Amino acid sequence: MRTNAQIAADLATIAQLMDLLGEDSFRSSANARASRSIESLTAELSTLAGDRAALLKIEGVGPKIADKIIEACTTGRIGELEELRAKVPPGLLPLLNVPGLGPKTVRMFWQQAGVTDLAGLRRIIADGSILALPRMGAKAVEKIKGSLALAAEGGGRLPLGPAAMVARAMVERMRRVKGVAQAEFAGSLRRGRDTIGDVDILVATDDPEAAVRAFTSAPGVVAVLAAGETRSSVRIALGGAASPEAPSAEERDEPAPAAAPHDGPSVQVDLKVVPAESWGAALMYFTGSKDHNVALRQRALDMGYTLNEYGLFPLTDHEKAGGAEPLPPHKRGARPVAAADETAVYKALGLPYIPPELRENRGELALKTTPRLVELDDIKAELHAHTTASDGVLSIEDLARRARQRGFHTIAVTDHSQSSAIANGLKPARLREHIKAVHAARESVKGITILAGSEVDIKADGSLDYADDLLACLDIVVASPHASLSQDPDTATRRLLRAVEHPLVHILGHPTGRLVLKRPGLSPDMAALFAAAKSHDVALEINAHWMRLDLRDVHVHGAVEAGCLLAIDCDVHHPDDFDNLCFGVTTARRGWLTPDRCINCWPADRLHAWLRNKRKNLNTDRHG
DNA sequence: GCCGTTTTCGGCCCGACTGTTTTCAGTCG
Repeated sequence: MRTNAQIAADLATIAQLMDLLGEDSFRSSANARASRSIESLTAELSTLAGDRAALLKIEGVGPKIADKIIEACTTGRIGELEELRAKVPPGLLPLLNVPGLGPKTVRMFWQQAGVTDLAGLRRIIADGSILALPRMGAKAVEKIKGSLALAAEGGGRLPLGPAAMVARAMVERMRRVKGVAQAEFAGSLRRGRDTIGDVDILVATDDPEAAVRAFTSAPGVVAVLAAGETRSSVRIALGGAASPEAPSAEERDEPAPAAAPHDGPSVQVDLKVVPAESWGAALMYFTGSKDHNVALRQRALDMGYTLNEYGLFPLTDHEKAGGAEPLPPHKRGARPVAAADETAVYKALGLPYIPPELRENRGELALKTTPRLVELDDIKAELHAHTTASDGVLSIEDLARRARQRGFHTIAVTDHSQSSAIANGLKPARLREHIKAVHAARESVKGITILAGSEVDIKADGSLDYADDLLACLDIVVASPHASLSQDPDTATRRLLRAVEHPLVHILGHPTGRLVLKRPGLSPDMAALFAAAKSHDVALEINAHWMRLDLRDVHVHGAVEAGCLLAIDCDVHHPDDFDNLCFGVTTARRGWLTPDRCINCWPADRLHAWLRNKRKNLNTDRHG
């Protein structure tokens, strides 16, 4: 059996190999598009493989690709992929990940210089023979050398949290530049993806030069990659990154820091400068995603318009007849139908405002009204938090006060259970004492409900880490997997189902145990898990820490479609962890979660009644 | 290789920037 992620990767590789072989680019991009479509699919392909009609309903999947999916699910391999692999040196594919190198250039290196891997590329750079190749001048080679150094230090994608830090600092900085009317971050960061390739900053100004100058001289900039009138790119060091208060090189009257020595990790930040009247169209354009934008532009064409980052423009009669204008509309003085704000552009396209998190071409263009998704201010309870009793840094009282400051009506104290020795998990006797301490804290901290709970380990076989009589003493039970996170899917499914079916469990905590970019975690049968969670009235957690974001967006969407309840929790260990809530909310929104299905949004009485209700059912069962 | 309120065949989104070029190809988002 192959997972969705594996099949998506297979199709993406097919597309890359086709590119390297110089095959029809439309066939290649069809494979790439199907790959992206499958990545964001909520249903498991392995369960659809017997239903060809269902596969054909997937966006971008036609007869040929459906057959490849069926082949992958039934045999575990795709013949076409293996045939393509046989034609291309395996070491060539990583060259495509070097920034600035695309399929045409890599193919040229291969065909004309015999380069078959990264070492080969380094070799022709070292001996200078690269300079004899087409379009390879001194500057181009210097750029490639820089990109190779970057690739060596692992300049890949970045988790959402650190990327957001860099972006917020840069937005603050740009807002203080003279002439700047508006500044926001856009791109995948605004859509709230769990990882970020680069940070996109959009600025509206009547003084583009000043904006670009402030941008390229910002603190933390270690390289200027491009500096045009409307677009610029830099790399910014992570860690000591762009604090808006720090003086820039320009302000310090020092030389530009382009040559500043820097070896640590960095992130690419792109600046786009537009006039204020184009703000909305530009924000839409640079928020993406690619597939959302392509669909929007196609929709515009169908309606007799053309859409670009400067606005939505009517097609000329010449264009409607299939001709092309010599200049794009904004350069020949055409008046846009809509441009200044996003809502107006969507409206002119016959659409409601689409929240950024939904702009993935996952069905949002069929919406008739803007859905009321979960918002940060809707969250009124934190149901997963640790104290000094296990591995947190706050006392019960401090935790409760911090939660009350945030405007929450409820905080759950859920320290680790005994198996989590490394996290100072509580033995049963300590938990009984801890429950008493929670009860005592209720007397000293008023104005918030403090629940006595536990984050109880789900052991490898699905059993829980405390006996039922102890769990029954708790107000709330969050059951989470912490160890044995490399189990095969079938074992993991049985394990998590057993936990969900346990009558004393309220919330399934970070269900897969994944760590963003670090650990894939469990791959259970999500459809089975959602069905069980719904029928046993267990909420599935969206762990808000940017290193977890577990459940992830597409799984949240699947859970929402299955009718499940969800919890958004910060897994608080440190007071700053409350600030991660925004990432959990954004992930929830990407899964189309509405407040009525998120237990943290419920009023206190409804939430508390729901928590008690599970205990009531238990008593009925026992006496019945 | 997919897709259809102009198309079941013939299309396939749009613009900026760079470097190596005398008018454009390649890459990126």
